[in-house]
Formats: sequence, C-alpha cells, structure tokens
Amino acid sequence: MVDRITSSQVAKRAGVSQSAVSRFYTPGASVSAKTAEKVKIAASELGYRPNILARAMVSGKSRIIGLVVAYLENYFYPEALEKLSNAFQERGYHVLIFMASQTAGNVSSVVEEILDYQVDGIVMASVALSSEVGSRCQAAGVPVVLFNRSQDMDDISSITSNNFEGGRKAARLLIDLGHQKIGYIAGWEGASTQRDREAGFNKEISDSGLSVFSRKVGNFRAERTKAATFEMFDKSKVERPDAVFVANDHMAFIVMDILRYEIGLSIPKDVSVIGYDDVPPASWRSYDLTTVRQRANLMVRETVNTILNRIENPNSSDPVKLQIDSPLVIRSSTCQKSI
Amino acid sequence: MVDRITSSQVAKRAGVSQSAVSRFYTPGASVSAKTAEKVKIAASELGYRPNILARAMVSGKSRIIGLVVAYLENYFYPEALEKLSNAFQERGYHVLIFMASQTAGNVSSVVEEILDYQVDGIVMASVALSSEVGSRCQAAGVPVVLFNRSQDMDDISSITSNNFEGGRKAARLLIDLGHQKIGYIAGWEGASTQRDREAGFNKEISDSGLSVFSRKVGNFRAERTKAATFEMFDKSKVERPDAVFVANDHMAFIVMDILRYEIGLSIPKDVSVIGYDDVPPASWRSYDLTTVRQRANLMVRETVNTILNRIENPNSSDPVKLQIDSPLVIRSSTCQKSI
DNA sequence: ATGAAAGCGCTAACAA
DNA sequence: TTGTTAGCGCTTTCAT
Repeated sequence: MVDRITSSQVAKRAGVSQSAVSRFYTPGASVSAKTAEKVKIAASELGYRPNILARAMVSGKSRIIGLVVAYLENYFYPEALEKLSNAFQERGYHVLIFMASQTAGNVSSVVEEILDYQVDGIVMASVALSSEVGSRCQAAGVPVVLFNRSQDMDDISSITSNNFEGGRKAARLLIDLGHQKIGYIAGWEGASTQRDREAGFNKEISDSGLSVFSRKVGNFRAERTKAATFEMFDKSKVERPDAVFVANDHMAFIVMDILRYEIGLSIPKDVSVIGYDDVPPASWRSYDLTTVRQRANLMVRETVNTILNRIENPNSSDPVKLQIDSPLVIRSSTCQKSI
Repeated sequence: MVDRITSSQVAKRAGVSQSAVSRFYTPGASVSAKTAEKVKIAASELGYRPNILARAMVSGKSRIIGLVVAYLENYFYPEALEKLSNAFQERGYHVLIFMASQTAGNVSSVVEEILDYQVDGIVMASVALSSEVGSRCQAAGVPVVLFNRSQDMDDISSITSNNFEGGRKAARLLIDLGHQKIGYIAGWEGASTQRDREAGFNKEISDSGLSVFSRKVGNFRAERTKAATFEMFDKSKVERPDAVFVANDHMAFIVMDILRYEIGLSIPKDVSVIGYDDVPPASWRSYDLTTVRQRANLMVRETVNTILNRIENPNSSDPVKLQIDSPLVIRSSTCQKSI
C-alpha cells in the first residue's frame, strides 16, 4: 500500500510551512491569496486530503455521530436512518452505526463503545436509556438525543411525534365513523410510543363516554400480534369489535391479514382498522391502511438541529422535548361513514 | 465537560509506566500478572477506556468499516445492513454509513470522504464502482468488497447471490407449471443483478424452445413499474401473459396490486407472478409471493469474512467473486400445477 | 500573514 | 517483563 500524503509533504512541495497547509484547510484562518494558491496546487498534485482522525485527536471533534438502533424490521427506521444519515452528511458529519438489542446491559455497553470512538454526539433511535447511562454521556460531554422515544423524568432531549394526540385522533376518527365496539392492540409496553398512543386513545374514548371494548398486547412482534388478533376476534364470542386501533402499522398489517384470510372478516365492512406510522406498505394497495403519520422528515430535521446545536453550544442547558404533530391519513381500511 | 481519562493518568495511579497500561490493552502483549492487576484496578477506579482514535492514528488501524448504500427502500438492504453491522460488531469493528445516490461522481466523492476517515475496509452495497475509484482504494491500501453487485472485468471482490441461476430457476418453474406466455419486468438495466437475472431467465426460456412473450422495464422504481404493468397487460391486447417474472420483490408487489385491483386479474388463476429477493413482505399473507431467495445471512457472513481476511492479510491478491446459491421459495402467487 | 514549537493519546521499537 | 523514547498527522498558541 502506498502511504498517505501528509500536510508536511504538501508544505514542502508548496514551499510553505506545515502550519500554513493546516490553516488552508481551517475554515476561518488567515492565509494570503498567494499562499492559498500554492497550497492548493501542491495538494491537488499530490492528491492530499486531511486525515480526519488526526484532526479529531487534537481538536477533540471527530465529526462522527453515533447512532444506536434496536431493530430495522419496522420500516419506519430504515427510512429514518436514511434521512438522518443524509442530513448529517449535508452538515459535514457521518454516522457510526451501533445495533443494540433492547436489554439495558447491552445498551449501556454499546454506549461505552460509542464513547471510545470520541463521537461528537449520539442519537438513540427506539431505545430507552437508563439515567445512569445518560449521565455517563453527560460526563463525557457528549450530547444525546432520543429519536422516537422519550423519557419523562430525565433531562435528555427527545424528538417524537405527538403520540398522545395521535392516539386521540385515531379514537376520534373511529368514534366519528360510528363505531361503538373499539378494540386496541398494544405494542411493547416498555415503549413510550406505545404508552402515549394508548393514553391518548383511552382519553378520547372515555371523554366520549365509551370504553375500550377489548385490549390485547401484540408487543410489536409478529407471533404475539397474530395470537392477540385471534383472541380478540375469537369466533366463539358473542360480540366482537367493529373497529381496532393497532399501535403500529407493522402489527396492523398482520391484523389485517389475519382478519381477512384466517377469520374471514371484510375490511372495512366488518371491521375498521387503523395503524400508526404511515410506513410505505401502508399505502400499498393491498393494505391501503388508515394510519397516523409520523413525519419522518420533520423528526429527522429537528433531531439533527438539536444535536448539532448542542455540539456547537455545549453550555446550553435545558433538554429539548419536541413532539411533532402527527396527522391522520385516511385510507380505505376504515369505513367511509356512519355504519 | 469532564476531560477524558488518559493512559498516563491510569499509569500514575497504578504506579507503572504509561506503556505498561498500553500493553495491558494490547492483545498479545507481555504484562506480568501483578502489573496487569494494578492497571486493571486503577483503570476501573478511574473509568478509563482507551481512545480508539488515538490508537487508530498510530497503528493505522481504525477498526472502522465504511459502508456505502444507495437506498434503503428495497427492504433487502435494511436487513443486510442490520446483519452486516451485527457481524462486524461481533468481530470488533464498527460501520460508518455513507449514503450515495447512483451517480458516478457522487460515488467517487463519497469514496474520498470515506478514505478521509482512515477506514480499514469498504463495503459497497448496491453500488457500482468505476475502476478508477477502485484503484484509488487499492492505492490507499483499503480493501473493497461489493455486496449484491458485481463487475466482470475489474479485480474487485464481490458477493452476490447466483443471479443467473436464480433467473433460470424462475423460468424453469413457470415453464414446468405449464405457462407459455411468460413476461419479464426488468429492473434498472445498469445493475448487474438485473442483467444476470434476466440473462439466466432468457437462457432457460430459449433452452426450452420458448421465447419471452413480453418485456417491459420497471427500473426498480414504483411509477415506472406501474406503467410497465399497464403496458404489459393492456386490455386492448388480444393476448396477454399468463405469467410474469419480476426482477425484484418490491416491483412484484406493485405488479400484483395493479393486476388485482386495477386490471382485475386473479393471481395465480389468471397470472402467475414470481419475484426475487424474498424480503419479509413476500411472506405476508396478502402477497404470499413466490420468489427467489437471496440468502442474506450467508451473503453477509461471506462479505465480512472476505473483507476481514483482506484486512488481516493485505498481501493476498486474487479478488473473491462469490455467488451464493439462491433457492426458489414457492408460495401461492404461482399456480399449483399444469394450467 | 507566517513559521516554530508544543502536544493531542496512543503504539512500537529499543534498552535495560 | 518493564520503562524510556520517538513519533502518528494534525491544530494551535506564540513570536515574528
């Protein structure tokens, strides 16, 4: 392998000092036009590019953002990841990926690994953070923002959609459509998204003088969701729900498939179904799922702004707790009008 | 922010030299039991962890793998990304993500950026590489492997499924099922996957004395695929295909939806559909798509092995060109028997 | 505006 | 086995 070109080699060729070369690559530095020209020529002749790692070591800024993700099976996350990565790239940063399963111990050891890379900031997507790990990052001076997950007590910034309002809207729609027997299929109960969606949903239901007709837990996982659906729509029951709100789109697809192909109900004639996220398959014709949209673009933009702002402004204090408005997207999995 | 603990601080506290601390963290180094113990204690009391970037600078090994991805909309890639990242993590590496659109200029500038980070290796997923960019990496001594894309001439390693055989198998199945009027919907013609799948498909078709009934280009993109489907199954035509092989699953879902809901054909009664990839939605009940499986686990394992082997063995020469066997997965989007 | 010099935190000879 | 020493490639004072 050919050795990398260094700034000293460029300096020698350009007939200037090594520091002059460094200054040429430092945004707000003082270099005369002629020096700049000499450096530019020498650098391009040699094919020189500054070594980011060396720069990181002395400056303390790596321009690397650590991104922790638990799973990519929910297609909201690949989309978010792509947008996050692009947004950071545009601002001169890059994303170092860390996969983490939900276990707390795992998350904490992953955070240690991240810190080893001297990242400038950390984005945690769909992962909860123990407050001890949070303060570990605080101590290291590395800003953290939670993406699509929030924690009430801790002073950690978080960007989510407004899950409470989203849950409300789902309930409101179903009620307005004339449904009286409304079921709910919950996600993993450790997730703030699940809890907030359900809380908003319950609030609107009870504000309307109704109560939730049936509740099962799908845990955000396929097998559990299948079982939950079968239990909720058990044929032996005298009365079954005429509508169901599912805590995310991925579970909703499973619910729809079971309802149609296993239980033999028609959507939306027999049952209205509504999901949460608006991932791409929700708009595929076979599902055409009414859902609450998480505005990925906005969430990503705010996440990037928040963390970059913290990086450039290390002394800023209050955590940002942003809840992005989440609009209802009405498609054909819910009935058209009063049933 | 609290400053990071350095090896010198640990050394002082442990009453040993700084190099002793360094040795303690170097796998095959010579440290006595008592020194090791002293360092271990001091380090844990201080919460010391080695700075990977500093280590990278002097050793020339960053333990970072650059991963270039063009798009995550095809759900084969999030899956691959997750598995790749996990596999590298297990071997002590981490993945730095670079999103790149297909344009050659973009890929080349992205590669420069990657090289700036002193990565130990580069995995390019679904991206083609100009030979000049390839030799740029060669010159930098950074091994590259293409994931799910290959290039005949260049001496760049690549891991793909056996797309030619996969295409053949798809054709064989359709023919065995008794289909005579078989259509093909192509992906983006710049992709080696598309070309190889089609070549295998064509070979088997003509070996059987048939010819392709109709061919349209979907370009791996939704709008184009819709149009291609409408053209292929235009109602004004006297004869329409009774089967169609679609170059990937994502296009196949669109084809199925159009066929069923826009054109009013029944699958598989009127038309058999077969895709390629076996992404998760292919097994969702609404599609239940017959397809050729790309064995992501195997492809990932080989990719990781190949690149890590190159990193540890810089002098090894011949490029690896691996084609992983791709089995047919028969579901209900193809008819059961001779029609 | 420019060069000299110090040093970021670590590894890798080299002696001892 | 251990400590001393010399850098890795860069940014950043500090004089000039």
